[in-house]
Amino acid sequence: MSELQDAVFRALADPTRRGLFERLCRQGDTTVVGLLADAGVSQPVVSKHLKILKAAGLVHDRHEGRYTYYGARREALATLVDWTTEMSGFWQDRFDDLDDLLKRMDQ
Amino acid sequence: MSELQDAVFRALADPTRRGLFERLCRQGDTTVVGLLADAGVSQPVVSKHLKILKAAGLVHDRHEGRYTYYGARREALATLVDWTTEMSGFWQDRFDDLDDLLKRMDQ
DNA sequence: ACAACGTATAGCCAAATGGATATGCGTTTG
DNA sequence: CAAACGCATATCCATTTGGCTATACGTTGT
Repeated sequence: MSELQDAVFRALADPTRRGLFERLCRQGDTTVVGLLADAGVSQPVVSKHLKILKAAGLVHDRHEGRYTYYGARREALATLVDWTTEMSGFWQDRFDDLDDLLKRMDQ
Repeated sequence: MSELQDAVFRALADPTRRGLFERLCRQGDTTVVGLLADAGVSQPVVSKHLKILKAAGLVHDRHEGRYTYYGARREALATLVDWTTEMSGFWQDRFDDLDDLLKRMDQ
């Protein structure tokens, strides 16, 4: 019952938060206003969710003047990967092709 | 915003539920009373959690006389795997993160 | 300097959540 | 067949959660 693990699972349980994280994964660093567009909730709510995601280590923020850029910390997904791996040996198979692709790109 | 995906994430967000699922993964099919031991909550609560896990497709149940055996449906974890893959899959600009993930999965 | 902007925090509230106990209902056992 | 057992459902309660509006605070532009 790792503290971090719990924070990650809990953070990703909310659809709004998952949506924010997904957008940060797709489009890279974005300001709060940038995220606000398709979030479907008010600005303070977006900020609150980002705070929770940050506490779980899923995003990082960087201040530039009056802007705050948020970005996804994909490494944090390792928590999910580790847990899923532990629950089943199912993970590796699914990623074999991805692994191959990476090796090819490495050359 | 898949309905199933949401159910899975939501179901795994609770530590008690994750604990139940973990035990079912480790020790195979178990009765409610069997799970009750280390659950730390009352029997009705265990039943309620199992119901939620079942609705998310994470467990199945089988009736034998007055016993109900619950078991983990590991295939349901594919939802997690797929989502994580998709999120790590936007690697064009963040190659290192994905590489990190793959290395972790290799262990 | 002041207005507008970007973001975070503070309250507030309704709804959802996770827990408990009481109970119903089928199944086994004595 | 009555008591005990295994499990599910019903009800209730406290806490958490996710949303809102109002507001504070720093930054930028005029």
